Amino acid sequence: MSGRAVTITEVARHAGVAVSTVSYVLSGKRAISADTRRRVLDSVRTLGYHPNAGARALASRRANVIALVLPLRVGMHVPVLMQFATSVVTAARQYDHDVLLLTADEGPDGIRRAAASALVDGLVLMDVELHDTRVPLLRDLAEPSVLIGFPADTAGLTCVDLDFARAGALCVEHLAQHGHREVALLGAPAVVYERGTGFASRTWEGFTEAAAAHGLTGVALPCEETFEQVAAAVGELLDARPGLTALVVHNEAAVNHVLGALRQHGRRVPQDIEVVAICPDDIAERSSPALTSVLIPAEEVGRQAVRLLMDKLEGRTVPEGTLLRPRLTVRDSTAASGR
Amino acid sequence: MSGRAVTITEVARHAGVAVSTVSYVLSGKRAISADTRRRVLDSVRTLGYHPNAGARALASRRANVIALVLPLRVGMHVPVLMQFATSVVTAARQYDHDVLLLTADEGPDGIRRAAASALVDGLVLMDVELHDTRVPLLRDLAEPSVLIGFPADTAGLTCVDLDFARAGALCVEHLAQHGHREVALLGAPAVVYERGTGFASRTWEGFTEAAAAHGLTGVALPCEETFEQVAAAVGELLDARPGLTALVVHNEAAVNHVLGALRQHGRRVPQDIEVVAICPDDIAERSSPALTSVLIPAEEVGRQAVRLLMDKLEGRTVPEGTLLRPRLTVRDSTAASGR
DNA sequence: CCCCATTGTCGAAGCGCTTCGACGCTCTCA
DNA sequence: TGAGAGCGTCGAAGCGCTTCGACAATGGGG
Repeated sequence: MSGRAVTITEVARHAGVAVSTVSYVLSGKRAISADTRRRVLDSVRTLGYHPNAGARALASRRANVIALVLPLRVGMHVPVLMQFATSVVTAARQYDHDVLLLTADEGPDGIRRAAASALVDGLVLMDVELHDTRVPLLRDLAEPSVLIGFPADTAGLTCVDLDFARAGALCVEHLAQHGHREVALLGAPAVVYERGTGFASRTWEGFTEAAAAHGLTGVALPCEETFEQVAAAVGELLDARPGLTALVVHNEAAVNHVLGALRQHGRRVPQDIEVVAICPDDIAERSSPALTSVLIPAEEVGRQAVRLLMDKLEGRTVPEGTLLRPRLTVRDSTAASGR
Repeated sequence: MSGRAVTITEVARHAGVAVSTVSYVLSGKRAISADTRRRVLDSVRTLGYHPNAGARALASRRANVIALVLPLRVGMHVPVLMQFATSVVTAARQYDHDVLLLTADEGPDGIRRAAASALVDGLVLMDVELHDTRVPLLRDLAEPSVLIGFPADTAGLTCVDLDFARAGALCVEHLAQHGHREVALLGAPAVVYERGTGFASRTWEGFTEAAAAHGLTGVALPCEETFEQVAAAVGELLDARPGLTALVVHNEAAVNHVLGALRQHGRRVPQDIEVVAICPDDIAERSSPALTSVLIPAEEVGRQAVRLLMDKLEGRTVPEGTLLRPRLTVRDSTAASGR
């Protein structure tokens, strides 16, 4: 039971210097002689001093905390969100910031409250919709923010994301190289498209355009997430398009159901049909066969988001949009090179 | 762009009262006449006042923030963690607290830092191991804490969790009622047991003891999470135990692979073999067939953890261990009533 | 050799809030 | 009718930190 906490005053007394000197040693905002610095740091260590966060925030007008706003909605793949979240926390710590977790139940009010009370210095928002209700709020907030994902109108905002259009195209190109002439995209559940979730639509568009550009027949379909529905959809698709030889799956929750359904319909992967997924690596590796995939670089997205936010906090100007280049990893599900 | 934030002084001036009066209206810690209260609240509303969190924390020695410590380790099922996390946030908000997210990369130092700097008033820890390195730290921290999960020695701690032993037993009892004589448990990956994760072991024990108590032959096995490994394990199990007619699966990531493997081995569920899972409802419902399951009541666990923490913050004494009763939901995978 | 710039340190003034003690009222009851 | 008990409000003293201006002490250039 550590009694009352050690204050900067006690450190100053112990080191035989003024309180302000201790503060300057710790912040490095003024030159301090090597000797004094050493004495102060020794005292800090022996007393086990930790600056009081509230006092620091009050005096410096900086909380050293950023908010991570993650609404949890239907159709989002949770593990990916979690990867974003942890990478945001890790990156924030590297800038000596902590992360406050805000969820959807409070709605925009929660954001406003956290910002207005100076609880946080800035915000990172995840799972952004094309027409997100939080966006107008962000625009008239004094605190800077960064969005993971792109809304329809990015004017005045800062957004980061994987270049999903490119990702969709990349899958098509890979399949085109393998000689396929007819390909299909199994995407997110219909509700996700209806809601206007940017990354789903952009993948769809990237897929469609690339298919056209490479002279392939490409069909894109939403894809639900129960085994039954997936199996039915896959069955219909195989019946309707006998020439179909390759599949792009952009739905983490359904990807294993798709493989199960193909198995059930007697199609071997990759011999009868090749499959490319857009999903985290662990899912791709854990599937059977292991899936050629474009991964969501969650760790990098989170890191970039924090970096951009820190830049804004320092008053630097940052680009409105930052798109990360997708990379495709070839695994067993498209192992047959050429056909 | 809201300029500088509104302070309590401005509210006081606007309402024509003293600063302390505004404070008392807002905290309710002293009686205030109905008239004054109304005037103050009006001013608060028209000026859009939000108390400065840092100043409040400094003066009241209460940050109104709790830490949520979630190490992310191999073998943990992420969506469940996320459910815990959101329910903790929601519950905390109901007590007017916010949630600071702490992850593993800083290790115990992160916990110590957040506590010592008065960033947080208390802690909720998730994913607790039997011999968790964070536990000794918690014992000599001035700040109260609550663990989600039980370490080996709970003395001086406060722990909440689903009663996993009971959950394991419940599955066995359900299967016993259905007339099964030989049952198996497919559990977590081996590494989880080796690490000494309490809930996995306790389910295992509950399963084993209940099987013995009901005179069933019960075998328990770890279960990896790639389709290949699961399929192999299931195959061996079916070969080794021809009399096996029921399965308990306690592994969210593997549960669909298990169903896939049974399908592959020509076993129909529930006609040839019945399956009970311990997993979130959404997974159980999304499987084919829908699985009879004992769900992890993540929402309730999170809520209880916060409630206990708030009780401790108020100085109330709370029980060392709180075990939540599991409930079994019957679905299609054990629909055949009796055999 | 003197002046001025630089370096290192200090003291004090807040930052915006909570909380304590004080004080003037208005009632109540003897 | 006067003492005592609330009730409602105020002023002021911090909470622990950052930061600004001041000021010795030192050193370099004219």
